[in-house]
Amino acid sequence: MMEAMRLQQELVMQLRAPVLPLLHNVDHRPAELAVQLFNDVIGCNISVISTLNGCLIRSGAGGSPAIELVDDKSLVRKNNSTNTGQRSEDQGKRNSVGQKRRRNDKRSRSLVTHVPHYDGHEWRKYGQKNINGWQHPRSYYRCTYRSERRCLATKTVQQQEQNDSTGNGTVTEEIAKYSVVYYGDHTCKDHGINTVQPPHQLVNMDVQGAEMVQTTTNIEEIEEDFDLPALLEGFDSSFIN
DNA sequence: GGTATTTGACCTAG
DNA sequence: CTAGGTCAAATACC
Ligand SMILES: [Zn+2]
Repeated sequence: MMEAMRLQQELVMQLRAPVLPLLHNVDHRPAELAVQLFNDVIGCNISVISTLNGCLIRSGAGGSPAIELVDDKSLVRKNNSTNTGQRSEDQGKRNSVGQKRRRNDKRSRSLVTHVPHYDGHEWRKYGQKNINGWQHPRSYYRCTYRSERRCLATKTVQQQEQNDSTGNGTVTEEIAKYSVVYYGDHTCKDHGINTVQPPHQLVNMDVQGAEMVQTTTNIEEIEEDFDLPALLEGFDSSFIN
């Protein structure tokens, strides 16, 4: 059930990957609509997964994510199929009683995905650096609501090196995988305390009154409760390699 | 007017 | 010193 949803999600993503660039090279309205529909399908799917996941957690049958939440020490992936040259950096913790060194608290969760942006949160890029032995730069994002909601969540995205199967040096763009590392937790989304609602009407896709919602909502509006990263992590990692 | 990204400067742990 | 993380001015996009 849950796995079926995740599988569906992955399939939609995989379908989207090759189609999206084609759509962008066309200026037809239908193309834009198709892009929007992709987002809507993904968003709807995420919403269902969120709700479902909520019920599971509630019933104590916690859906075991296929990815480990990784602390700063060692980065252990449950299935370490691909040797993704992951790095987890931990910083000096000079945090004793009198010494309140509040430098970055590096608690990280990492994953590898080919859609590093659909994680259910809004991010603002604030930097990019080339990393010593890596061919692709690392991008630094922080939560959009850092200032107004005191949300200190952060993430980095870096494309993984992988050789194209066609022998071409460069990966064919939309197939590329990205290593995403999350730092900190989101304190935005203020309704966070008693989030879990009974499943009634949680998925507010207006199925009943849906006749006229053409451009519809987009993904950020649909998704609300639960950490999308966790959800996507689980389903993504089940597909790695 | 507003907000996002780009990008070299700047900072700091090691 | 260097490497990597962050800032911020310039720029881009509405
Ligand atoms: Zn946040």
